[in-house]
Amino acid sequence: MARAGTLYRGIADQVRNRITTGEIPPGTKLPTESQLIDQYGASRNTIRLALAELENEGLIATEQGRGSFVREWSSLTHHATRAERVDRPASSTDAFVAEAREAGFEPSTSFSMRIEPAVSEIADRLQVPVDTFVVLRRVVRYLDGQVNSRQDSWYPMDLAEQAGLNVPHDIKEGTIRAMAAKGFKEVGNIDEVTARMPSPDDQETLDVATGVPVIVQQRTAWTATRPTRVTRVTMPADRNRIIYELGNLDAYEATQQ
Amino acid sequence: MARAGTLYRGIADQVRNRITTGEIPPGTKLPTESQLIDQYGASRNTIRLALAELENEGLIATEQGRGSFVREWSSLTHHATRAERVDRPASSTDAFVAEAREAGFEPSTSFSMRIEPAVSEIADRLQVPVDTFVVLRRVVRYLDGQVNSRQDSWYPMDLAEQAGLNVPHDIKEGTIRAMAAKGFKEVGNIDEVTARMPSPDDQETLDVATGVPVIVQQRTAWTATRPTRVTRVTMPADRNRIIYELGNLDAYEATQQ
DNA sequence: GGTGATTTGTGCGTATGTATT
DNA sequence: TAATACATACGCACAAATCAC
Repeated sequence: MARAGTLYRGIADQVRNRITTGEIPPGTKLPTESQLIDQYGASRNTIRLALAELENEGLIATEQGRGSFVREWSSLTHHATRAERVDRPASSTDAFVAEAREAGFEPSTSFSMRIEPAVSEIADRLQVPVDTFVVLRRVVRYLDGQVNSRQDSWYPMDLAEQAGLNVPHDIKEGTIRAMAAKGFKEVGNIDEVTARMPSPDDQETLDVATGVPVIVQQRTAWTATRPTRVTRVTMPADRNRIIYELGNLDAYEATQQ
Repeated sequence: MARAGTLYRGIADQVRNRITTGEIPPGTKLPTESQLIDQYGASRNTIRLALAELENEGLIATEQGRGSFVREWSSLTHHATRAERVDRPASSTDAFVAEAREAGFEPSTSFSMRIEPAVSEIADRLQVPVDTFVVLRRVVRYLDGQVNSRQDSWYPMDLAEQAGLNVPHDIKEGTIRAMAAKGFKEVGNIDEVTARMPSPDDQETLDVATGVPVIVQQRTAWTATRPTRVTRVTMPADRNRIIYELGNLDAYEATQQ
């Protein structure tokens, strides 16, 4: 029996073992706090400390009035290198729709746009001075009615005006095509991938539970001469993952058929 | 003043604001629990609930006997698409060393190797049956003496034997070159990027604090006909990020000089 | 539809241990 | 050594959400 130095850690270790060994499978209800109090002879606070530890590890979710449950992690795959292919030149929104359908989900999106001063993280990448006004186009993506991720794209004002992106509605042919049609053809991009715990704001808009980090994929796209946009996708890690396919993968793709 | 429905959330909101606005900058000590008890007129348990929330968001770190401190997030950049270039064909370990030096750190590594039965996640990607024995080569990477990340690589047994990878020491020319020399030349790879909270095991080997997720980058490399390895890099998100450079980025690179 | 029981959430108090200053 | 500060552990009460009847 795993027993750490302190009572609540020892209890957490034992419950964690019962979960990781599969004795308590995903979706299953854990013993109630009262039952754990009896089982381990500890006070309620101590039991709750143990459960909080497991919750912060993303192993369980507790629901008021219902109990604690073993959490399931199953993810939608975002193919980061596929949207750019010539044979599938859809907008990134369409790429999301396609992948969601393939995975058996019913996707939907909601759109909003605003003009705001660029913070340094965006300004640096767009090569404009800080606080220059830029266009932010936001798409919140849903799967079967549940929030899946949030996509924020920032465009330099001049480019947005020329390509007609400074409008408060979605663009059917996709923003990338709209820009290309005006001569801003993207030829490369830099993806920065990080992870962090959700801010209270994320927790609301993305419906992220305690113990689940968010993955942040931030893409800076370039034409042959200048950056065109920064697109940041923020996605809860319990239901999303990113895939990059690099080089020659003919052999791999043959196995996927 | 941000005030949520409950006392401890309201306190957490106010302290969070003081941090995000820069009033309490990174590295600074927060007020002590006693001081917060006085300031907010709440019990110690309530104050600790508020601090625990901030700790789980990765905003602060508490140290017994010292106090709570605003956490800093500064990261080493892993260039995922650079190691594969012909002009820099170093091993992935060397890529780490190079990037660490560029960032002004003193890198070091420790190596271990073992032979173990493949779990399904590895077996599937190496296209061998589950529980087939495979070679695991582990490199723990340090920056200035502190753990930075852990790299685990699994190789099919036949390939490991031919390329001489089933030895308990590092390989100077790099495992990728050693395989290429025996005819297993990698031509492509699939990178799967996910994030999760560290397991107790991770917390020990990677020295990850509460509230900091780990980024997991898992690369399956292929020759023209078969997979050669699965390489999984597990890195704390507070000191690492990944960058993918895709397509033509001449214009971007010109700005980097 | 409603009522009581169950279960987790919030908040208070106290005491003692352990690490740092 | 003493004081300070966070960690662990106990107790209690009531609120809020859910569930079973």
